[in-house]
Amino acid sequence: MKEAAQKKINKYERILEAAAKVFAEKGFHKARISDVAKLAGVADGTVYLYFQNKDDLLIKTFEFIMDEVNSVIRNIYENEPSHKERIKKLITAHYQLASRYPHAAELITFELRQSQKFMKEYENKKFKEYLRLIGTIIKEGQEAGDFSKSLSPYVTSRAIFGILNETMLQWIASKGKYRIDEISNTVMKIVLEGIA
Amino acid sequence: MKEAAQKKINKYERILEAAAKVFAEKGFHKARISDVAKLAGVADGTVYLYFQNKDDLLIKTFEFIMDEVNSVIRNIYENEPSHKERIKKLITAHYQLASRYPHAAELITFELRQSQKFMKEYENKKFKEYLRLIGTIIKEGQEAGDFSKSLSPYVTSRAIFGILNETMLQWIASKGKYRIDEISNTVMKIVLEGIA
Amino acid sequence: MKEAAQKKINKYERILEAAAKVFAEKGFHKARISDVAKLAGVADGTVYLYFQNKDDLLIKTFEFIMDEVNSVIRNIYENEPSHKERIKKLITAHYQLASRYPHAAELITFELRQSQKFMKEYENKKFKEYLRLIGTIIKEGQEAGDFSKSLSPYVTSRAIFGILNETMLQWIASKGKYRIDEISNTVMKIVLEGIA
Amino acid sequence: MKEAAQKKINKYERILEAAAKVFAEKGFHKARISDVAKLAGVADGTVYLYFQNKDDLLIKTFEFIMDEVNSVIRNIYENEPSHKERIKKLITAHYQLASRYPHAAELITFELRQSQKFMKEYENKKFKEYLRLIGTIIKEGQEAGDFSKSLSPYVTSRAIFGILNETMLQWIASKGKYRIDEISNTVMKIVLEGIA
DNA sequence: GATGAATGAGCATTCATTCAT
DNA sequence: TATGAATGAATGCTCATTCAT
Repeated sequence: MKEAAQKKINKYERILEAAAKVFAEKGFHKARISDVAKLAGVADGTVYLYFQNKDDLLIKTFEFIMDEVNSVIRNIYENEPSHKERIKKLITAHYQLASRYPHAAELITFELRQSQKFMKEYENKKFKEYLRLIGTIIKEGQEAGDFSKSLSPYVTSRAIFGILNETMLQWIASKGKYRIDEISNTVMKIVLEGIA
Repeated sequence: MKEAAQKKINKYERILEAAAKVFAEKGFHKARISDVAKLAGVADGTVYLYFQNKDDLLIKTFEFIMDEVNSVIRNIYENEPSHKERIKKLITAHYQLASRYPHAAELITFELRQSQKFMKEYENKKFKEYLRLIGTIIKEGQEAGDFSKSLSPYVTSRAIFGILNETMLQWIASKGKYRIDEISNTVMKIVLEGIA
Repeated sequence: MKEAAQKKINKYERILEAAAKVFAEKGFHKARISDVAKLAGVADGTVYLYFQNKDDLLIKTFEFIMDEVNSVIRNIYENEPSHKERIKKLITAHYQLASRYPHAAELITFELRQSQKFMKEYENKKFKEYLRLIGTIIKEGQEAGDFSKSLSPYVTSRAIFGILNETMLQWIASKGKYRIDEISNTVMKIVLEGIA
Repeated sequence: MKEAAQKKINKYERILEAAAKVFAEKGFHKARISDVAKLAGVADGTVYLYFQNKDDLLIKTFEFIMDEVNSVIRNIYENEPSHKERIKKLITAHYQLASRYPHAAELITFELRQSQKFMKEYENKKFKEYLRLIGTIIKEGQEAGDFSKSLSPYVTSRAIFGILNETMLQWIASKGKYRIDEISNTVMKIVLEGIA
């Protein structure tokens, strides 16, 4: 990364990344806008040139991260024809993303729910899209006879998210006690057998 | 029980139950002590005669709920010899508890993580006990040859919690769109096949 | 005034009086709630136990003052049968009130309009009542043949307020350069001749 | 005039006129420099090339308007020898100016006082000149025996301003309920009889 | 001169907690 | 024990002003 060049441009993204980190570390409520601004290297007021308010900053941070995640999943869906391989790659991709962007992972893990609670009006489109993508993979697998037809695709996609999210959290919290491939291995077996 | 003693216990539990409800409805940060006090039918100051502060009230509310949950699980473990049946009953019990005490379920689902974040020093003993109980069931099942030996029991117990938690949330949020037995069915299949 | 006794009771009125003074001295916008609180000898938060917000505090301060003024005028109206004397006493009473409660006078003079501007929804009932009272005095004087029938009572009552308000301001701003009876004299002549 | 010079003058006056309008509509404190700039069709920063700061902009706007008013009054004074006619024309001119430049009228009516409050150091020369002009008309009328000698000219000029200002406000606020000639008529009678 | 992105000081309001009764 | 009035720390957001271009 070219620090100097970054300074001027991409203030929007710099704030987003700072927000992801601060929100992940302190939690949304304890995080102060001034913390985010300081980490992003801008003035407090500057945050409000790019985001409407603190809630909006949280939402945009989510959507920024979820866009990444969804794009990865869509990519798997479009390039991998095997239904079982799709699931395998999906799981692998999750842990890869989590280890590359731990703050983002932590943010989704920790703050996603909380935010839905106090922003009743916010319809989490990106998360719905995420579930829809996985649901499609499940459905096509069922139609092809690779996955059990007795499973509700919507419940299954939610269950898969639950497993991934919880074990990702376990890994983040453990700080090295659990190796990521031990987790990944167990999860992959459970999911693949579970939906077979 | 003497009247005076009864009264105190009642007040303690009344506050706990009020707290569970208010925290679940508003989220911990948005919930005000005065809301809890009003619902419990006591003065604001009275809450501080039974709990050190707001954090302590949240912790005690968790532990109150988790004690119930752990006691149910321990009961299953002690009275059900079949390993697979233990898992089935465990899952059933979860959804039963959730539908009987939706506030408690919502509280655990929504606030558990958040609280861990701002109470770094708080070691969530009751949750650890929960995971240990499930871990034991898994381990014994593996030793008996009923569950796959290639799974990490700790990761598996966490994965099971993730599935149950996430689908419970799905059910709570859907408010009737998903029937609990549709969810329960799919989850039971995934878990049983997944760990087999 | 018994300071000690006052301390406990009448927190509401103490805040009102502090507000009148601070608003008069600094203007509504520059006045800080903490200034009012400090002058009233209470904590910032205490202001919010008695008033909804800063706007409400301003409104209540106005109404408190206007109630006094209207009560004085109503008293004159009810006890003085002579139409000309009513006007004389009205004018005298105004300057007396102004010299006794200069902060209140200044507040009405300075802030009354401004507040109407930014609180579009606030219908200034007390000021309307004030104008109605004077309008009634004018109308009855016209019917009795003491005041010119060619004058619009509503415009006249407004004109009288304009004269009193402006000259009161002149006196407050002059800080002694103009004697109050010089002002009072001139005003009384203009008004009495003007409406005769 | 050369184009360049023209442009600058235009920009200066365009900002002044925008300021008069915005200040009148929103009040000084609620008006934002960016509102004024946008209405004037210039950048925010450009305002600061012509005016020192927001206070200065308000002052210059006042003085711009008061210069107009004073020039009209001076014209009446210089061209009309009859003392009574001077007063009549003065009153007529006021309402004419108010109906032609409602924003300016509203600005003077609403904001004049407020501004004096927070700009303690600002000596309102143009307003003093206004009062001096009317005072001169009164004094000469008194010397000629047309107006009562027992009136203080300074108080009287202030009283006249008070009447005009307040009734102008009444008219502006009523938005058509009162016709301007009903107001003008009543005011003219009160003033002429009042000072006779 | 002209721009407008960036700055950062300033303040109303909330609510956990205390303590006199 | 119980009360609830009083406290005061803590922070999101606005907008006048600056200055690099």
